[in-house]
Amino acid sequence: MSAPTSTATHSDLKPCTHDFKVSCGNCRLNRICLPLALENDDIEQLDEIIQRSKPVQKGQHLYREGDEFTSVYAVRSGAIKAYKTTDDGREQVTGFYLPGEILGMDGISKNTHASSARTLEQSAVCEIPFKSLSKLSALMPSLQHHFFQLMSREITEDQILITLLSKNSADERVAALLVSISSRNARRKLSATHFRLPMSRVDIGNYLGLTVETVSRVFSRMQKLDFLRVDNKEIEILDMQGVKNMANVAG
Amino acid sequence: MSAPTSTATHSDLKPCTHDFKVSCGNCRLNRICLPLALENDDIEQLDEIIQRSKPVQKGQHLYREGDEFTSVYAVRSGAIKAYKTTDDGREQVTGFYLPGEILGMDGISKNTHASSARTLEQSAVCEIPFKSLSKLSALMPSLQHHFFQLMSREITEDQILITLLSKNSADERVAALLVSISSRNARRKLSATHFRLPMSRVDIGNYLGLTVETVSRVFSRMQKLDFLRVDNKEIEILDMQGVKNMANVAG
DNA sequence: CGACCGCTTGATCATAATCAAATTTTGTGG
DNA sequence: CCACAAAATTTGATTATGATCAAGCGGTCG
Repeated sequence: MSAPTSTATHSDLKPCTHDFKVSCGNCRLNRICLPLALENDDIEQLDEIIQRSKPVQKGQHLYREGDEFTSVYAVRSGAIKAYKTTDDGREQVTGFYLPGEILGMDGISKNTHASSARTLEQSAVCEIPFKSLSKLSALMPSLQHHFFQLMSREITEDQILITLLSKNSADERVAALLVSISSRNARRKLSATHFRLPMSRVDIGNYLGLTVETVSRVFSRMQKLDFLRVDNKEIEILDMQGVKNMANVAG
Repeated sequence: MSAPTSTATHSDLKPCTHDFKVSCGNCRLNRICLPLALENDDIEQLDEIIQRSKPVQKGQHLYREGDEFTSVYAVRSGAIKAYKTTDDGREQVTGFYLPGEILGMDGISKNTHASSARTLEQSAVCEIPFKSLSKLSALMPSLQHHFFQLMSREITEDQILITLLSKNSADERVAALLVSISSRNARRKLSATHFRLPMSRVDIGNYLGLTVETVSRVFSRMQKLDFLRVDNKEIEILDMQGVKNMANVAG
């Protein structure tokens, strides 16, 4: 065991900070993260270019819109929100990133980060210098392919969000987010039905194109329907099928 | 001159069909398309893997959601819309692709196309087999980098659409689309102020998360303000600054 | 302890959806 | 080329969803 798993469904515990420099080969996320497609020898090469950070405090930026792009980041623990600032100073949350997920790829296009990223709670991240990753990719076809796939997945996920924003009601949007977080937790072998939301209601609304008030009302409605038990950020899904029906989208 | 340019601002002419097998080296789009970053020798290698199609009739599919992913496509002439079909059978337009632009990259993630693509008018496309492109990328760092950049640009453009859908009014969304098309025309050395929209009002609404009626009303409003002259699909921008102010977004 | 922050709930309002119908454009066959 | 049918677009009237405005609650931190 190299990472915190005890009472994982109640994640109000402080993230475990020991052993944060675990290598990719020993990281419990290596079946869902960047090393996914790699053999042992290749993982070691990847290991060498990756920089592991100390735990990052809540509210810290990994990068800001406009910063020079040098690296992409893998989330090891905690949670990160990515957001853009609109011309009139408002914020648009473009994604939430959970352990095993990669962010920062939007910076490749202009060699400048197109969005900002900040931690929603204490987090650990792996920094992957993009130049090294590119070079390694040219030598390791499976790494190149996997990185193409990661970028492509980012595109398809953005398209799902586009569709959600364009076609779905407030109820459907919030339900879809809950289903998404639930299944991403399941992928990490955590509870699909009982978890703590790392983001605020404001961030949820911002991500889903809704106001805080509307998000709050949807949570209330879902509780009245006995789909959920909500205790602030702690969520228990009582009727998964109900929530999925409400979401009315695949996933 | 290898491609049709005469009276380019009045694109109600039939697309020119001669010389449709022009090589990348001679293609007038090669400064904005995939060969962008390549030297002459390298362009020749790229040329060899690219399959050029005969003109494709209006309404034909390049690929459908769920089809096996084998290639990405570069638009040579005409216009393509990409769209997803939602679970309840409705359509979400995820992008419009004009000459020099690349589509299909969302298929890499699952080796299956995540969206469908059909021509909005008679079009010519270059098909680029992805396996060949990957292999070539491993040998040509600048091609690999440029392809990473293209995928990254797709991500940033999706994020711009997400923000538009989430934060902006109907007026702002339509204005932003006009500004986008205008600047993409300018990039191809066509008129920024006088052009023909290749897509229907339904498609516009679908893309922007609005109904046809709303799109139509916005066009009427913009005409009343003397920002535009609209004659069906023919658009003349009379007050570019006015339209940009209305769009209220960068671009 | 009090100020502040995040969340919830209620009342009212505005924007764009929906419903309905007229009008223009496009496509087809004679 | 015209006539007609079908499709696309526009305009108007009404409605619904979620935004905005307003207030209150509970927890936290200085």
